[in-house]
Amino acid sequence: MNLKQLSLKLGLSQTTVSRALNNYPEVNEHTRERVKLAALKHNYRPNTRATRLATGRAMTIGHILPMNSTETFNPIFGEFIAGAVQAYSKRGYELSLTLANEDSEESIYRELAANGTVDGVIVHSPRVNDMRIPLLQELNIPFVVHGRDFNNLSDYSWLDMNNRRAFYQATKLLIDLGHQSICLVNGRETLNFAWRRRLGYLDALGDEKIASDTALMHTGDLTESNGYSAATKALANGNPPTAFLVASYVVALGVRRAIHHAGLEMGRDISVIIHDDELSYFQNDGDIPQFTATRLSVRDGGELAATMLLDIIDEPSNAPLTALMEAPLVIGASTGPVKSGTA
Amino acid sequence: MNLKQLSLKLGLSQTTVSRALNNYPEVNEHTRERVKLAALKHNYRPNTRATRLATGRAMTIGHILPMNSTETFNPIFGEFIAGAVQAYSKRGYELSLTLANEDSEESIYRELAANGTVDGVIVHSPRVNDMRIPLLQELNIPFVVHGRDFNNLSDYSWLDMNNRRAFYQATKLLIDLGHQSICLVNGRETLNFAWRRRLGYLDALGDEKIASDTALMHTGDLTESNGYSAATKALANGNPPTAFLVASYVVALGVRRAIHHAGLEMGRDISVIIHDDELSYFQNDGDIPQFTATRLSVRDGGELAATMLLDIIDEPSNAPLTALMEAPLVIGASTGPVKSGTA
DNA sequence: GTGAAAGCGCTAACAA
DNA sequence: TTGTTAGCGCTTTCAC
Repeated sequence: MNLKQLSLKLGLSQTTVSRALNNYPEVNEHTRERVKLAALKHNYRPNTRATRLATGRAMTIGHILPMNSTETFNPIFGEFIAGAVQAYSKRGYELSLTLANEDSEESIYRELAANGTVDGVIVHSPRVNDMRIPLLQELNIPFVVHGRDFNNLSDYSWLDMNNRRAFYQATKLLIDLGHQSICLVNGRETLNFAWRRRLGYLDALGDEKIASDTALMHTGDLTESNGYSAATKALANGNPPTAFLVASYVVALGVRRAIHHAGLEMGRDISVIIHDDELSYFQNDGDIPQFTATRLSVRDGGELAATMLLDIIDEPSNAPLTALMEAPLVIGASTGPVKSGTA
Repeated sequence: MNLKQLSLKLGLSQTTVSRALNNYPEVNEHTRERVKLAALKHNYRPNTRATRLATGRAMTIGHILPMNSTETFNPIFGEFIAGAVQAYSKRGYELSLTLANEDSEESIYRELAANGTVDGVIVHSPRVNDMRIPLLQELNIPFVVHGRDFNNLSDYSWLDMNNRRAFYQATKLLIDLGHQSICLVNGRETLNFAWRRRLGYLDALGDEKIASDTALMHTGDLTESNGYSAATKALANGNPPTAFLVASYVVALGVRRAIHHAGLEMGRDISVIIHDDELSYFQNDGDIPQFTATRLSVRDGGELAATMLLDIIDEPSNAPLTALMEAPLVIGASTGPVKSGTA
C-alpha cells in the first residue's frame, strides 16, 4: 500500500494524506484521525527511498572506521556505535558502517559528499594532524570527532573522554591513600588518549610534589604479557611501587600475575587501579572486586556524540559542539561488593 | 553535477549517458569513452537516493543485533560485521546497523519489510526456536543466519562455525599427544555453540574409548575468574587432568593462574589448548606462545555470509545456501615461535 | 545506437 | 483546510 492508493481509498489528495501523517498543523484534526486510522489499518509504511529522494536527506549517518584488513575490530568501536545507534533510531536515522584504510579514506569521504548517501559522519580514532578534519570541513559535511586532534586548532565538533582528568583523579586517590610510589602501566603514548593519561598522572604527582620516576612509567600495547613484564620490572626496581595504575583490564591481569609471582598480595601489600574504556566488557560477573576499577563509559559517549551530530544537522548554526566526558569512578575492594563513589 | 547537466554538456540524452555509464551493451564504444571521460572530469556521482528509488533496490543490507541496552557489545559481532562490510562495499552495497531487544524485534523486521530500506538481512545469534526465521520467511526478506537453530527443520540459509568438529580435532590432538585426562572449560552450554563444542569433545573421547568424567567438564561464563576456579577444582580432583581444552582466551588466563598456583608449569607438566572465536583480538603481539591456540576466523565468516546473501538477492532461486566453516588450527609451543599446521 | 517520455513514491510550493 | 502541480535524479520501456 502506497500513498496514492491510500489517498484514493480515503477520497483525499496525496498531499493531505502526507500532511496528516507528518503532523503538519494545517490539517483538520478530524481528517488527521481518519487518515492515521486508515494508515494503521492498511499497514501503510512510507517508502523510505522515495522520501529520501523527495526531501533530499539520506536520514543516515556514516561511521567510517579506520582499519586495515588485518587489524582486528576494536570493541571500543562496538560500544560506541551501539550507543550511537540508539540515538539514531530515536530520531528516525540509520547508521551506515564502512571500513577504510588510510589510502582509501579520502576517496570514500569524497564519494559520500558527492552522492549524498549520508547526512553526516562520525570520525573515529583521530590521528595526529588528521587530514579528515580539514577534508570534511572542505566538503561541508557535518561531522563529530570521537576524540580530538590536539594539533588542529580550528573549530570542529568533538566528543572525548577526559582521560587526563580521569588519570589525575585515580592517581590522586592513590596518593590520598598514602602511596608515594605509583607505577603507571599505560598504552602506546603515540596515541592521543594514552598521552593524555600520562599527563593526568604527572599532574597529580606534581600537585603533591612527588617526583616522577621514569622507571615507574611503562608504555606499550595493551596485552597481558606487557602488563606482566612491566610490573615485574617495576617490582624488581630499587624503588618498587606500592601501587599500580593500569590502563586496561587485560594488562591488569598480567600485573596481577607479576604481583603474585613476587610473593605479594594484592589489596594487602599493594594497590591496583584499572582505568579502562573496555572494562564493561569484562565486568559482567563481578570478576574484579580485588581491583579498584574505573570505567570510562564509551557507550554513553556514542549516544551523546550521535545526538550532537543530529543537532548540528538540524541546526547547522549550532556547530561546533564539544563534550568532555568525565569518568565515573567505581570503587571495589577485595573484601566486599563493588561500591560506587566519586574521587 | 547531475545526470541532466552532464548530458546537456555532452549534447546527449540522459538515457544514453546513463546507459554508457552503466555499461549497457547497445552504446557505441566511442560514445561510451567520451561519456566516461566527461563523468570523470566533472566528478559526476550518481545520486544514490534517486538510483534507489528508480531501481527499487535499497543497495543496503541490514544487520539487526539482538541486544538489550545493558548488555555489552560482543566483539564477535564486530569482527563478523567487519568481514561483511568488505563484501558489501565490493558489490556496491551498504550495511545498516540496528539494535533490537526481543520485544522490539518483530516490529523492526516488519518495518524493514514494508518500507524497503534493506534488500536483505543477516540474523545474528540465533536462539533455540528463534521466531525470526519463520518471520523472515513469511515476510519474504532474503536472509542468512549467522549460526543455526537446530530446532528449526525448514530450509533456510545459514553460515556457522563447525564448533563440533573444531573441538573434536582439538581433543583428538591432545589424545594423540598422549593425554588421557583432558579437562574441558566451556562456555554456557545453554548456548548452541557451546553445546556443540562439548559434543565434539565427547565425540573424540568416545572414538578413543576414553570414559568422560563430569568432574572434567566445566561450563560457565567466559571470564578469567571462572577459568581460575574451574581449573583449581579440576586440579584438586582425584583424577587431575594433564591437559586443558579452553573455550576462550580470557578464561585461559585464569586457567594459567590456577596451574601456576598449583606449582605446575605449563608446557612441561600440563598442556593447554585454547579454542576461541575472539582469539584474534588478543593475539596481536604473540602473547600466547605458551598456549596451543586455535582460531575460528569470524571475520572470514562475515565476509562469506555477506557474499551468500548478495548471491541470494541477485539470484533468489539459489537459496537456501549453507556454509560450515572449519577452524584452521594454529599450533604454538612454549619454546619457539607460533607455527601453522593441521591436526 | 540514440532519444522521448513515463515512471519510481514521495514532498512542497502555490492556488484555491 | 484542501487540492493541483511540479519536481527530486535516476532507470527503463518504447519508438525511431
